Amino acid sequence: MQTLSKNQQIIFDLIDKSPEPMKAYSILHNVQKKGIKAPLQVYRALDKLVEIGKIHKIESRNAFIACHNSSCQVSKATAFSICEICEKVTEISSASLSKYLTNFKDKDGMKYSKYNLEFFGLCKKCR
Amino acid sequence: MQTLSKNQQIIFDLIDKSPEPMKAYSILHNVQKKGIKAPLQVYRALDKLVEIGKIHKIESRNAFIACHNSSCQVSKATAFSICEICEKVTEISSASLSKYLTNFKDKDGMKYSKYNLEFFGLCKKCR
DNA sequence: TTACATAATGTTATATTATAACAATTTAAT
DNA sequence: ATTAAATTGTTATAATATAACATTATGTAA
Repeated sequence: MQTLSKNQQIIFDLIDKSPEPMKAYSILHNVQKKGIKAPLQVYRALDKLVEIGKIHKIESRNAFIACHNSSCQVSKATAFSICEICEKVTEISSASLSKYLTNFKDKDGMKYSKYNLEFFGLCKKCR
Repeated sequence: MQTLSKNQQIIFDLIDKSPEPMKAYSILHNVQKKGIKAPLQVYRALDKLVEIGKIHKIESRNAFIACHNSSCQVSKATAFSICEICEKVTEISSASLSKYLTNFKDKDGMKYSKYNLEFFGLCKKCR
């Protein structure tokens, strides 16, 4: 459990409190009062937080959410469900899914060091 | 099998011939001699081609490849392997994988209408 | 074949997302 | 204390993507 730097902590706290994925420039607007003024300061903190697994990037949305999967110290095996109406995103933690994908080998026998899976559909509320 | 419009055909042909995923502005540069001058013309064609399943977007790379999976008329179930060194991308067509993911239900019993999976690792050459 | 709706095009401007380059400061480990 | 590594601050700019509006082409049904 590594300690975060000032900017990293500010930005992680914001993302962690957010009920939905946050975009970089929305993060920027929200932390300007705390002295973080430039996009690069945000992106650097985001890069680091992703690297150490505290947050994940939702690639199809260019947005970031806090990791709520205690077992994933590093973002090497991620799966999300995304509601196409309300854009709610939930991290999926399914042992059988992660086992299946971690062990998946393609035709050439290639094994992978990392994966990211995004499911799309309608959440309970929106159905 | 629907016929493509002029711009769609030009852009599809380019992507289809490319051995690697192409980015939108690289596509733009390559079709300017054919009269496609503006980013929006490219993005509109890309949107349509994705919609009808002729190409796929590699979300983690903001790039596009032609679909080489004859069974996927529409891009509702996609899986790719991505080499982290040479950036080669291959579409995975595994019946067992697609069956597993298509039938996957999360804890709430939510079933999904679509998914996209990206595996990362090293390809044969780069290993 | 005319009318009508739908899809595609062309164009300019602008919004959004992300990184380059350089200097200074802080932190952590010897 | 010294030094390397990480982090910060700052300005500028690159890369990715969409808004808004006018026009033209295509398909379909009376």
